[in-house]
This record gives sequence, structure tokens and C-alpha cells, in this order.
Amino acid sequence: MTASSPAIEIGLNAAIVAVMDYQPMILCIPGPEQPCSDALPSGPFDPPAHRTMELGLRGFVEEQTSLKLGYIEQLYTFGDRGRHQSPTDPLPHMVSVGYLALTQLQDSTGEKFSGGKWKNWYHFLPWEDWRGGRPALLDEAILPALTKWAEASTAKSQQHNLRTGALSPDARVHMAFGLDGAPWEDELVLERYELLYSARLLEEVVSDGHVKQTNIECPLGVSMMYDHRRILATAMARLRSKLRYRPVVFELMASEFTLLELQQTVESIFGRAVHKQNFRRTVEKAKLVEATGATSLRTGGRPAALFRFRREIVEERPMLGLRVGRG
Amino acid sequence: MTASSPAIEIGLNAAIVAVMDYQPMILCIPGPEQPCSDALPSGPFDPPAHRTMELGLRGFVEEQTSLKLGYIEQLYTFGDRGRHQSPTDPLPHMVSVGYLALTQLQDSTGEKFSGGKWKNWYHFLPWEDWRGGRPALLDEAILPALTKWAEASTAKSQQHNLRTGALSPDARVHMAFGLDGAPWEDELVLERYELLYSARLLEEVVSDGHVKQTNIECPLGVSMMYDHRRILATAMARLRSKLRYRPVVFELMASEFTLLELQQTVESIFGRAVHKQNFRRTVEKAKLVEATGATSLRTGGRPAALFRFRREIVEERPMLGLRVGRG
DNA sequence: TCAAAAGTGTTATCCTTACACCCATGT
DNA sequence: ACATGGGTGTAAGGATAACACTTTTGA
Repeated sequence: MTASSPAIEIGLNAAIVAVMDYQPMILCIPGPEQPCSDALPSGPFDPPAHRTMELGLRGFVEEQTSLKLGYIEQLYTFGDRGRHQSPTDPLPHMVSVGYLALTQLQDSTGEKFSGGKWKNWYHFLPWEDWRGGRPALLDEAILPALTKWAEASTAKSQQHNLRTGALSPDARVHMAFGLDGAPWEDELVLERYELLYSARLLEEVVSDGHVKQTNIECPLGVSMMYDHRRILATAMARLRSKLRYRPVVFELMASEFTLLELQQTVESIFGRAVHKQNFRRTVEKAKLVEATGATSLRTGGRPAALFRFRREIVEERPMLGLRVGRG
Repeated sequence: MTASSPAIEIGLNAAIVAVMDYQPMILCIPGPEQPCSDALPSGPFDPPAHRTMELGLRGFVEEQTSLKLGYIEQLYTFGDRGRHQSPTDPLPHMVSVGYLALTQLQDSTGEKFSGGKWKNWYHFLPWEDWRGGRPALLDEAILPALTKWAEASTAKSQQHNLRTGALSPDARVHMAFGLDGAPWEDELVLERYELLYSARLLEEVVSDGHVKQTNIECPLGVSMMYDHRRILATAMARLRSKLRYRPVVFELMASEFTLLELQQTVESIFGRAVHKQNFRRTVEKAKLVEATGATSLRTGGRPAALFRFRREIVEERPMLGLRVGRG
């Protein structure tokens, strides 16, 4: 039916998220050729052996990390993984399919359940964590360099963007980084990453183990193998947006939890503080949880009532999430 | 780095949407082997020739339909297109990447701009159109057969679903079709399609041109080639959900339009009526549009003020959509 | 006794929803 | 005159955001 195609390999990549000590953690394995760099668990899609891509992913994640995945969701398929390869690279073309997986870790004993290491995802994208206020990195390093690039880049391609509907680099920076009164939107993780990448402000490890030079001195976050940091950015964006309309936080929680634990988990994902009373009221009024009757002394202070997720809510109101307020 | 992989082809498929006479239309081309069946414009991803998958898609859509695409968005990658193939099928494994594209047609002269035919998307998924009230098809044909299947199917696999967190078929039907007081969620297009497919209530045209037998007499909507109806369902779901938080309707509108035209376009996408006054107020208060000063007599009745999209809003508030109210 | 965290109460404001009614054009 | 659609006003109810305050534990 179609002409003969070149050899294409499909790589499946998993951004596996768990929350430990109120930090969103991502499971990393050592990069294949460069031990100092992190990579996401990944492997090739092998159609005869794997009935679907998701089953293939589950398979080798269990192999590589001895971790059993629950919730899995496909993120995006990147056809230009080669953008990180050097032009002379003779490898077959690789298409990356990214997945988001959520899991709970019983205690802080996560290490022994996995063949990899759990790392705070804000190590890789530090400008996304606003829990301690606006990150200084933004005004000190990112925005000066980025706006300079955007202005130059916009000036160069001015006539092209007039009728295509595409935004200029300048406008995209304004939108993604909340300049000039526009709000900081926590869901625009990928847009911010892509802008920083386009501006060559990120160092990414290419396939032969070399590091691409960047335009600024201090590196912006820790880099990952291939396009894995881009997949991580996609995963963060998707998870932040999904929490707003589907009750998926509970995939990250133990079966019983206090409301503060739930709140801090949500805060860690969104990278910003939420209002305590309003959060509690929203959660309870939406009937997302029910009290178990027991209390917990884990957190210090007055004992907190323990709650569990009401799974029935998914049938009753599938599109119900955690209103967190966007601006 | 990895073991040798089998031959995989990547098929790029476009669900190209335009609105004509207040009907959401999808661009179809004749199926390759079976002229009576519709297919989406599609072609293989050819890495050396196409720098990215999106560029590849734009390329052969222009070839096949002589249509220039504006807004494009990747939807999902299906690894099991082969689920429609007969087991003895010797074709290489095909992975389908689905795309959503939005375009405007100047008048109703759309035919001559394209090499295909525009068809109302509710021809393929008729139970999704609630503009004329609840579709009779639901209670007459779909729900009796589907609930019967779900109950039987749930009974069979009862113990399996207890701790996996996955919903039972019965619960999934309740959620997706709004049973027992749960609301009908217009975004769950894909879930509904998948349930109908699992229950074998849909006929789909397999690769050799044969039609799979279904369990009921009257067919549920018109089928498409391969997994193209699944891609269409994905496109509908994504578009409905995206309209709620991004101003993408305007990709479907002419440069100037009346508020009623905008409203009817939105209604056609969501498949349901919206409240006139509240819609207008929302749109104007959000500053999504600005009056041009001119008026239109197109619609009959009192002349309507013409508006245009305020593109600046994307920079100011990127996450702003059309509150349409879910239940 | 103090710090830390749980939990309650109240208020002002905004947004949603709904209803009623008037205006300008073509037939 | 009347049908059709355009456009305005207003009031009720609910959701949201913000504030102050009390309660119960461990140290």
C-alpha cells in the first residue's frame, strides 16, 4: 500500500512519578553511555512480543526497575529525537513515545524497590518550583537571557509571523513566563522548556555523550539523556493539568492519608502553595474522600483525621478534579 | 544500543475539521481498497524526507487534498492498529499517529479546495449529537445492548478488578454514558467509542476490506477504514476539551463573524445547545473578541454586529477558553 | 507554656444561571 | 403586523478567596 520505508525504531520512555516527603520524585536510571547523566527507563517497542505499546512499557519497566506500575498514560510521540544527535550520527531514526506513570511508595524505602534512583523532578526543571516563592533563578539568569534572545529572534522573522497565526518568540515568552501582568501558568511546563531549548539556554546530552554548549554560564537545571528532559516536562505539564479535572492524585497517595498530606502532595506537583481551608472544604464538599474514623500522629501537632479516596466518585462524576485556581 | 527491531511503519493520520453551515465536518478520502468506505488523509512517516512528523503530515495532506493546514495538534499514537487486521495478515506492523487539524472554509465552496469529501462527523458517531435533545439511538439500541454486555463482562472478571484500581466494564459504562444520575460528559467521546468497540457493537472495516460482524442489526454510525474512526473519536474528545481552556474555536471561524455564528460553531462541536445570553456575556467579558463596527445581514432578522478574534488574548491569558458548563 | 498543626466560622466578592423584556430588520 | 434573531438588565444562588479564631497534641 505504501512505498518502502526506512528503518524506524520506536522507543518507549516512562516518566514514573511518586511523591516522597512532599517532593515529586522521578525514577531515573544511569544513562547508557554516560554514567554521570540520568535517563528515564526506556526500551524499544517490539510488536510481535508486545501486544500493545503500553504492555511493552510495563514489561521492561518491571525488568529494569522491578517496580510494578499502576496508572499509566501516554503523553506524546516525538519524531525528532534526532535533534539531539550530531549530524554525522549513523544511528537509525528513533521515534520516542513518552508515558506518564504514577505510583505510591510505602515509606521512604523506595530505593530498594527499584533498580534506579528517585530524583526530585525540580532538580531538572528548578524554575517550576514556586513553593518557596518566585524562584530567584528566573530573574537572575533565565529572563534576561531569554528576553534578549526573543527580541532578536522576533526581529529577524517579523514578516513571517504576520498571517500564519503563529506567535512570535517574544509573544511566546510573554505567555509562557507570565510577563507584563500575564499570570504564571503552572501547566505551561513544556512551552517553557521548549523556549529555553530554542534559545540554547539548556545543555542536553547528545547521543555520543557530549554536551552541547550553552549561551550562559550557570546551567539551568540538570540535563538528561537524549530528549528525556523534554519528556519529563511533558509529564509535568500533563500531570498538573490532569489533576484539575480527574482525581488522579490518589494514585500517588497511600490508601489512608490526612488532608494535609493530600494538600502537600498536590502542592508538590503544582509547585506552589494552596490555601489550606479552601482546599479542605473543596475536597470534602466534592466527596472525593471519606473519613476512616482513625487518626494519625505522623505529622506532629494535633492528631489528624485519616481519610481514604472514594473510588465511586469516578463513576458518579468522572470529570471532577481539585480546583487549585490558576492565577 | 538496542537489539535489532522488526520492521515498523509509522502512519500519520489527520482528522481535519471545518465547520460548514453549523455542522462539524471532517475531511475524508476514499478508502484505498474499498471505495465505499471513508478514510482519513494519511501517509507514512519518512524520516530522511520529513524533518518532523508534523511536517510530513502537512506535506502529504497538501498533496492529497490540496488544502493548506493552519492549526495542527498531535493526538495519540496507537500501537495496535493491527487489532483490525485479520490474524493471517502479513502486513508489517503499523503504528498510527493521529493528528487534529483545524481549518476554515471561505463559503460552502469547500469541495473544490480539497481532493476529498467533507462529511458531518456525527455521521460516524451519531450518539454524540445532543443538539436536538437526547439521541433516540441511545435508549433504543445502544444502552440495552451495552448494559447487557457490561453486566456479563463484569461478572466474568469480577475478582480481577478488585485491587488493580481499574474500573469494571459496568462502572465504565455508567461513567461514560451518564447512567444513574451521572451527567453526560461531552468529552468522553473516546471512552464511549472504546466501550462500543469492546462490546462488538461497531462494525469496522479491516484491512482486507471485509466488515466484522456486530451483535446488533442496525449499524451504529458509519464505519471508517482501519482505526480511523477511533482517531476521529480522539479528535472530537480533544477538541471539545481544548475549547474549554484555549481559544481555538477561532481557527474554525472566518476572520469576521457574528456572535451567533460563533455560538453555533461551538454548539456544533460540543453537540449541545448553550445558553445564548450567558455565552455572549462570557465571550465579551473575557475580551476574546472585539467589535469591528460593521454589521452583517447574513443571518436574517436584525443585523448583527461583526466581531473579530483578539489574538492578543493568547499572550495575556493563554489558558482562557469558552466556559460551556459540563453537566 | 509554647510551637505546630488540626479544625471551625464568617464575610465579601465573583461567577453562573436563569428569566424577562425591548430593538431592528425582512417579508 | 409579525417572525426572526440581536441585544440589555436584573436578581437569586453558588462557588471562591481571604481573614480571624479555637482546639489538641508533643516537646
